[in-house]
Amino acid sequence: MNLPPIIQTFVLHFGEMGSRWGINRTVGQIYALLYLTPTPMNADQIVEQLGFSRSNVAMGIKELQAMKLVMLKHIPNDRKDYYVTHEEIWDIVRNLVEERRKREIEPTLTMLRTIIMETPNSDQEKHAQDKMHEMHDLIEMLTNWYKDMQALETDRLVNLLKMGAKVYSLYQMKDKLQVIPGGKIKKET
Amino acid sequence: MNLPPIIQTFVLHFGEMGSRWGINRTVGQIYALLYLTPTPMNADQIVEQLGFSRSNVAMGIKELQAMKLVMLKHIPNDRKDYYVTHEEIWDIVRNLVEERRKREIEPTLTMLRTIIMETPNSDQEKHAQDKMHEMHDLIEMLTNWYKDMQALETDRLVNLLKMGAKVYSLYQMKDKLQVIPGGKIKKET
DNA sequence: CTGAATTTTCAGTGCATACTGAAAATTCAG
DNA sequence: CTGAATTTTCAGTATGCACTGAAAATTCAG
Repeated sequence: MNLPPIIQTFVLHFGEMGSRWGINRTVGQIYALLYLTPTPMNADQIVEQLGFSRSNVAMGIKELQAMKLVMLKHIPNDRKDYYVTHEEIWDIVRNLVEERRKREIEPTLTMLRTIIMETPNSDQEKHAQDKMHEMHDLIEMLTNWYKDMQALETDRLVNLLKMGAKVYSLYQMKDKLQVIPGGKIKKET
Repeated sequence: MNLPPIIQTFVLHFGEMGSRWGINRTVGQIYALLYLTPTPMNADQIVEQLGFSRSNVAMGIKELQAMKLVMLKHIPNDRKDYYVTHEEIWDIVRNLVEERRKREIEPTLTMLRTIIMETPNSDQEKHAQDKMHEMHDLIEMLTNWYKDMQALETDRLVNLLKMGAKVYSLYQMKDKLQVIPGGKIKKET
């Protein structure tokens, strides 16, 4: 590996983190490197920087493309394939969540729904079904919430997030509020 | 494995899901089984139901205890160790998020902060630092938001989540609202 | 204390998956 | 079309991690 220490630390860290997330070390490192590099990179450049075999890099890129984390970008008069990550970090977050939803959440919900349908043959099964029902509803609620949030533009989303729980005090008052032109909010006396 | 099909499907599914989350299959299955079972279970019962070796189960339980997902529970006049999961599903979610925060988010933030401090030696390093800064701020914002949410009681949290993006319309109007006794919200005309 | 019951540890084995190099397939300039 | 450049595939190997059985450690009733 032949990188400035600052970049190397980051790349290695995300390699490790990757493995905790079911993404392999190679893939994590490739992504981290592409994320930090301002210009598109080709596979040979990645090989040179990270020291994996050419084929390993090819597989890693393929996986990242499947996850839509890395996009192919051609450079005029160059036959090589170059790759880039999303520019905007929120796009990365949205994409990561969406991929996990498709690959993990949806199959889980389907499984839960199927099981909940069946008729229990014992108290044990009845209890298990109840637990699964509870889990199903929770997951569904969270994904619906996320869908809602995803629809907001980034800066609006950021505003909401920054407000945090303060938004709850507004929510609590929602039935006791009236719109007044140009006015500021006031507590009920 | 010797389980009612309903339960078996769930247990196997969470075994698979576990492996995607850096939790091994055994651990995932043990947890799923404990989650569905209304009464505390001891290691031998788990061995009998899942068919792993006794020692494998012991290690799995140890890991789950370290993650605070499973708690030891003694039964009067029985020397065996019995185990249970949290009753309330929200406690599980809170716990899962908290563990991930400690093990993954915090170390990442620390790493990012350390690197951001250093003086860049090239444009390449400067650009990398800027990207890391952006990532740092995003992660910090999200964890702060989560801390805020965590502080709410469960039913309030649920209310907020169910409202989803609708809460944003309130937020937008916050400077144009006035509290009126017993009134309903109205749009400015 | 003693020893039976129970849990924990650990070295060794097996299995799954990462990784490689070489070969095949694809792409495209000329 | 041709063949050089480039990417992709794949069978074989290496590596790490899950899993086991046996042995050690711990716990506690009597």
